[in-house]
Amino acid sequence: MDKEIIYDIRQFNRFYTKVLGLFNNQILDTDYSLTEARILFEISERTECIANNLVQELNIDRSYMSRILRKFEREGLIEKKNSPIDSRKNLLFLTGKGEELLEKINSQSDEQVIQLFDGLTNSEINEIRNSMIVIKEKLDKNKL
Amino acid sequence: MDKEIIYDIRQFNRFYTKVLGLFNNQILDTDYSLTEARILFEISERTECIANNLVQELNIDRSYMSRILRKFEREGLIEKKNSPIDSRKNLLFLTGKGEELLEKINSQSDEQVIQLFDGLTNSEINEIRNSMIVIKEKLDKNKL
DNA sequence: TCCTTTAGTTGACTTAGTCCACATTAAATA
DNA sequence: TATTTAATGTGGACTAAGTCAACTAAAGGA
Repeated sequence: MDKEIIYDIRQFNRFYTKVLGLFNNQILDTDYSLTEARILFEISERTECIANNLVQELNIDRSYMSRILRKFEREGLIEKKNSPIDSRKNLLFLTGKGEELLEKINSQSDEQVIQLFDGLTNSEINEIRNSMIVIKEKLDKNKL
Repeated sequence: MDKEIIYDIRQFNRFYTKVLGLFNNQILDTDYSLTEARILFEISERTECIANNLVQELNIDRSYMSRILRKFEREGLIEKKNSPIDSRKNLLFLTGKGEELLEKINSQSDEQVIQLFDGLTNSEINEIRNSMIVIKEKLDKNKL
């Protein structure tokens, strides 16, 4: 692989670290961290979600995940239902309160994206979008 | 801005969080964190680098930066030279040892990139690279 | 059956990052 | 020029985030 290509890719990685950092630090005015928001999101997207799925997808330590989920449960954001098929597993569900919170987070996240792209023309926005799709598809297919 | 576009962008953000997460967690077999590696990198890239530049570029708390730099100094990775023009500022320089470490980190980082792209054709790699350049240029111009 | 793997929990701990008050020096302005 | 105001960096005390190891309990084989 060519030195220059690697250089450009690493440059992009540094750049995009900053982009994501802005999103993450710009406090979503809730009391939840980005990781926590992401967990709520995944629980809502998945059917039959269990803790171990999240551990793998989000690269989070099992014990840490366990504590976050327990906190969510105490706060009434999720419910754990013991799986009838495999009693080691707990199926995770958002409660009404959890869904409400997620919706709030989602609309704030949408707003962050809008702000980042504010000022660009529609055709520029579309170029970026298409570029993102290319990157994701090719890398996804390859590894992740 | 169209709902679908926002959706795709946020999907990419989640995806790329994972990509970067893989890089960051995959321990560069040194005793330094990604943030620390990034600081060494920036000191090496910049001429007349001062702590406050890094604080702004990397979004790190001033006191935290101060401590990291002090640690680097103790470990002989950097040197601070008081600015003759503005004595509040310390100019930062890598020592030979610091440069050596950075080189090691750089070659390991290059290797990570190679592994991620391993299996893709040259034309696919180039498509990704060009997509990255598009994203960076457009967003850079716009905001960052 | 016994051994291995998977799922999850708990306690103790380390690392990372934040907040605030402070000292110096420089720059701005009355 | 005297007096604010802003920039740069430091240190103490703290909280949040993440890790490690030991454990229980259930499932899935050979």
